[in-house]
Amino acid sequence: MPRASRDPLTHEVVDLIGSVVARYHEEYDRAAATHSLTGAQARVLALIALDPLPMRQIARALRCEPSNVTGIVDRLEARGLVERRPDPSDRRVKVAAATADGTRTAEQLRDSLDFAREPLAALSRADRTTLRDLLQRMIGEHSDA
Amino acid sequence: MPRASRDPLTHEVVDLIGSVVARYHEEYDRAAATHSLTGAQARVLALIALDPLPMRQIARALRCEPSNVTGIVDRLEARGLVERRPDPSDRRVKVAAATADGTRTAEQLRDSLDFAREPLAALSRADRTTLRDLLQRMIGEHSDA
DNA sequence: TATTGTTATACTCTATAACTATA
DNA sequence: TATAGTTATAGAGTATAACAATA
Repeated sequence: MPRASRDPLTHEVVDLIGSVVARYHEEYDRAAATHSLTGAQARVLALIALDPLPMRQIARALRCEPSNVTGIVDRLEARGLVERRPDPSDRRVKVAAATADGTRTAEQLRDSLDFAREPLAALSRADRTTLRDLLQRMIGEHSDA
Repeated sequence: MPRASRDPLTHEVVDLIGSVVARYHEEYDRAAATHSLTGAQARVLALIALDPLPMRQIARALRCEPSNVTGIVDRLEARGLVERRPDPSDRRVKVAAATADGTRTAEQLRDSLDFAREPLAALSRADRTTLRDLLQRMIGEHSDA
């Protein structure tokens, strides 16, 4: 049976997705650097700015070991963007939450993500709808993250 | 003027692209790990397996500092996947080339990239053509990389 | 002088394993 | 015992600056 990756059309699409991935990261890291944040720090800040999360769950969302989150949150906390709060219902748990300053930074971060604007601006509303539907079907029901 | 990122449809598409990026990396890193390679090592190996490249140009392709490439190629060379060759026309230049073993590993790596098959298999040929065209227009003429 | 590649240094991210305090 | 978070450790990627060899 022929491999999809051997199909020229699929190969083109995979290459394009590779370009999208590269572009996504460039823009994300550049936006993060604007605030003197690393990519990982920006991701954690953006995540808990939505709502506070226990360290463990941050690790799950980032798909990394919990021990790594300690350092990332340490550095965010040292800059006053994040704070650790005790969980009254389980004193083992520490909930990481964005401070007012962190929330503001997260908002600026999101706004400065040109990726949302510039590349997609080349597409009409109908095109974006088509793209959304195709990507949805491609990604499938990953209700995971 | 309204920001595209505030548009719900664009927001959806950006979120989906985020999922694609995450998925792409998961699969890429997993495929690399199968051969005990890191993501960066796999990228360099895949790059120079196409054709040998001076250290400087590898750095340009990876958009990182040339000093980093030294270490990555060191580790690939230590495993016999890559070798440094002198450039007769300019004795400052060292050209990194995949060995026979490295070329084979690069091929296996490409074949084991399920990303090409599984998610795109959900799309018909017509869908993939549409997706290709949309992504092409979105990425634009980045003849750079 | 400018360029190529390397070295030295420091920081961050990453996984693993051992530790603590709770449960 | 099991779990949440941390610490300790080691390896890898990254940028910066200084260096040797060559242009």
